[in-house]
Amino acid sequence: MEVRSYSGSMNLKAERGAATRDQLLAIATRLFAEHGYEGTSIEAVLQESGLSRGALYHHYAGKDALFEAVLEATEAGIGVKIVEAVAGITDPAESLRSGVLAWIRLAGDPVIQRIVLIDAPSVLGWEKWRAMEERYSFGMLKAALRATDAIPAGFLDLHAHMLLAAINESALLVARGGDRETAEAAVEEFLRRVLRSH
Amino acid sequence: MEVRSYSGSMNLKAERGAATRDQLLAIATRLFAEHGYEGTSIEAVLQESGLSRGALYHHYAGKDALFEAVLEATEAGIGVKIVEAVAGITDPAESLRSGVLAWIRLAGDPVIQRIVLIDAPSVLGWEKWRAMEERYSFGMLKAALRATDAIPAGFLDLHAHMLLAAINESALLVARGGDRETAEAAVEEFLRRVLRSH
DNA sequence: TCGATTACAAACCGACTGTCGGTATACGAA
DNA sequence: TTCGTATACCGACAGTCGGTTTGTAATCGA
Repeated sequence: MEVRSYSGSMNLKAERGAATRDQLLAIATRLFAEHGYEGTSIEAVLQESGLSRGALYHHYAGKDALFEAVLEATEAGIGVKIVEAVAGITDPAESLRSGVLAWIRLAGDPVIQRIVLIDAPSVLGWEKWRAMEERYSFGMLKAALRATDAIPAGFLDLHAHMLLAAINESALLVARGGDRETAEAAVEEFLRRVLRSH
Repeated sequence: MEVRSYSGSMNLKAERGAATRDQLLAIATRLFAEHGYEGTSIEAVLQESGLSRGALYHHYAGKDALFEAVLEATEAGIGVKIVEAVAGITDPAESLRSGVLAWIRLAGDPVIQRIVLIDAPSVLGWEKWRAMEERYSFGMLKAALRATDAIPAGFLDLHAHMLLAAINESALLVARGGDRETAEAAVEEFLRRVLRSH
């Protein structure tokens, strides 16, 4: 999980608060990933953290807000890693390909599978879920797709959505014991077909 | 919801039981669709049905089993309607196109959106969810896709998965206020790109 | 006719989420 | 330095929920 360095720039109180939030976030991330949203009790998070209910509810409005914070942090982490993966690649199609493959590999992480791909839509509700995807994976994919110039402007948004859904599905399949090499080859082929301009 | 005709072929006890199950199923379907799985309490289902907890737990092992039954019935209904939509179409590509468009229109139903597309994966767990999709939408799509002969055998399974995910995403977008005509055109274009062979 | 099975009822239990009054301590202005 | 305030945290408590168990009436099959 995230490591912040507050010391110096912040005062003691804010520092302690932020540290507590980070601790709760780290524990909640692990538990949500292991047992899902429903299967994780606030009780369990409290027990592992050694904090009181009051402390948790002081920092997060409720179980769903805690999940949302976990999701946000996870998505942000993914974004950073994908940006790293495509850094320095200038060709748009190649950049898209690399980013997609990087994402599939990242999705091997059970934390990402469970939290981002499975629980998020039902816990956040579709609207919030859409908004968050817009800020992260979807936004990136759409930009990359636009750069390739392979999709007519009128279809760009919808094609980006469909492509992301397709890729996420592949990521899940790989994550659940599917053969990674075959899946990656299939995704590349799929991408090629969608991008090919006639 | 389903209308069965037990009378005559069944005895009184079985008939009453089946009627009770149907009633619970109908109420649960509506509540799950309106408030989601988490937002629907067994209490609420009991209150609307006028039955006791004992009755419900006699027929369904638990809340998740109730949801699974609701999902099963919903999927079966969808299957029937899609088969109807493609009945009589001989050209594989055209059959696929019609089935896909039919599915997108069906997904305008909030019941299908919430239960099938949003809650199902997290409630059933990924494995069970996969197995059920195999029996319904995914199975149909895969067969239709194979018939078009546009996808190499080695990629058929994965491409069917990706395509279904893409279509489901479109269905959700349409359902949540997206423009239906644009979306349908985009899906057709997407399909064309994926199916195009060379 | 009569034991077995089925359908349903209702009290009950443990677990869980969220609230609330309260305490301690760092902060910032006077 | 002092002191009111905001922040961090505590722990008891209420209400809800999912699920269990015990009991009862009615039907079924032999």
